[in-house]
Amino acid sequence: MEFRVRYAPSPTGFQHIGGVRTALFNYFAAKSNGGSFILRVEDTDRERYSTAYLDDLYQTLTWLGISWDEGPIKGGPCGPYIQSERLEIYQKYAKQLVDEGKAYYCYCSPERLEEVRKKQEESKSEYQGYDRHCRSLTEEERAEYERQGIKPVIRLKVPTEGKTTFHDIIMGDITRKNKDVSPDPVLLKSDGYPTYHLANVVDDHLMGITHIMRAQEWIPSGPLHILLYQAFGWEPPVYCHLPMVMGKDGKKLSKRHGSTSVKDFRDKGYLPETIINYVTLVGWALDGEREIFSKEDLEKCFKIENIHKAPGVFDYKKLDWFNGYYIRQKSDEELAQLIKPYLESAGFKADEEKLISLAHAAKERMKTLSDIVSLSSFLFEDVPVADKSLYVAKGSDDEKTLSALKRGSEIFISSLERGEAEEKIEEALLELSKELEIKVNGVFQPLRVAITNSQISLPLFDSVRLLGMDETKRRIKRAISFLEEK
RNA sequence: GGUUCCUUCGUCUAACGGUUAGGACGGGAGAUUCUCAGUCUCUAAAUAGGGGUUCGAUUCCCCUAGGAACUACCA
Repeated sequence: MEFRVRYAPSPTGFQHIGGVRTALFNYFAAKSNGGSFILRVEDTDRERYSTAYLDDLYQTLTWLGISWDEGPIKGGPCGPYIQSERLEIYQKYAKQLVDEGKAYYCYCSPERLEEVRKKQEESKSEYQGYDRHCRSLTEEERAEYERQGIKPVIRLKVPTEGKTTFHDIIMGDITRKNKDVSPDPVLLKSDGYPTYHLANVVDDHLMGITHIMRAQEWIPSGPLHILLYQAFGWEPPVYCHLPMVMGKDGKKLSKRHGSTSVKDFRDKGYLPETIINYVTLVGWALDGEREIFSKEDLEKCFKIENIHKAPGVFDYKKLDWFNGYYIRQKSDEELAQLIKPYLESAGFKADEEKLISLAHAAKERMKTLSDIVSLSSFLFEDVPVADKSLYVAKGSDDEKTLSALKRGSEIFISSLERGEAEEKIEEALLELSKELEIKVNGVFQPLRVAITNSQISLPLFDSVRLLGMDETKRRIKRAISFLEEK
């Protein structure tokens, strides 16, 4: 049997970590099983829908390099893959259930439903949900409502007796008493749009989905979906409920935990490799040892059996570590292209050659691509350090610092102009430090602060190379006269 | 409240019922280099609690505790 899975997001928000993780698991399961990955847009919530979110969905998947075998834009044999373009299908199937006595029209107003809900809350009733008022309407009552022009919804007749069980590959059997299943949920809304439950079941069946991999938050509606499959007389697919991604406090990951949309991470300068690798590792492991996986690796070795049961906490620190790792893996040329837009948006301009040597110097110091801005700002803005004590290294003093800067810069600059090797210059500066009876850093620090306007910087030789000799000399001269001031 | 699910270092996780319970991030210590990073070495850190089953339980069963999700004409 062919292995067919789908990712079926609702464009009611930007793609977030949880959603993307579901997409990734589906995609990798499809690839490693030689199956198909289908993308389906569940845009039945017209209130929250926005094309910006739909664009974000396509952009995010494209950025990650996740392509779909069937779906919007690309097409396929089971299209259309956008639910708002399939309305007649759902309406037809909903009517079919009504005709067969498995569903019914409901004319209750939102106000009445609200009232029912309020009463249940007040009476602290065990029973929650719709009171099935319209389930037993007579033909006359129905005709009367129709005459009033009330647009009905269609609700499923959920059995009140018995229980429903479904099997989940990672969770095992999950059983729920029918009386505890959502009481007669809406299948078709009064605006003619289907609800998630109807559209989902109908499409999964029509599109030949064999495995449903979705977040564990859907477990409670599992039995309901089984009941729907039974009502239609269809064979349900295999279920696989994925553990959820949580924030530090153990609650469902949300904005208050920090960035959660992939767009945010992309903007900050996280690489797609990072997102793919780390996100897959929340709730999945190959053998517990290996942790570095490329997309291509996962397309081969991802196994559904290795998915964990328990929810996992999203660790921003570990994400940073992965990002730093993948940045270090880039060639200088690749990294130069990646940092370019960040410099540009900071108003920093650099030619290709400079970008490459900047990438080289900064590579090991970056956690995100946006770090390049603070790392390189000394090249583009000149804000001298105005606190003399910051020029003084540990174990040195004002006087020694000044002479270290004067004599050190002389050695430094003349050697550089003679084109001497870095090691030789370092040696010469080491000599000077011995003579002044301070540590090497007592010589390097004043130079560093003078040249890079900061105590923390890229390596000095790299900094000078990037800055240029003229500017370097100017800044040193300025620092010397600043330190000479009383 | 009701229903369902979950439980190994702080976090992500590994361990056909038999291991000194392993790895990674983060933490701590040290080495290296001009600072910061990076790299290398070392280190602390866990089977939620209680009962069973078994020669032997992280692993199987039960109870307790804790946590989570769901409970819409949202998905």
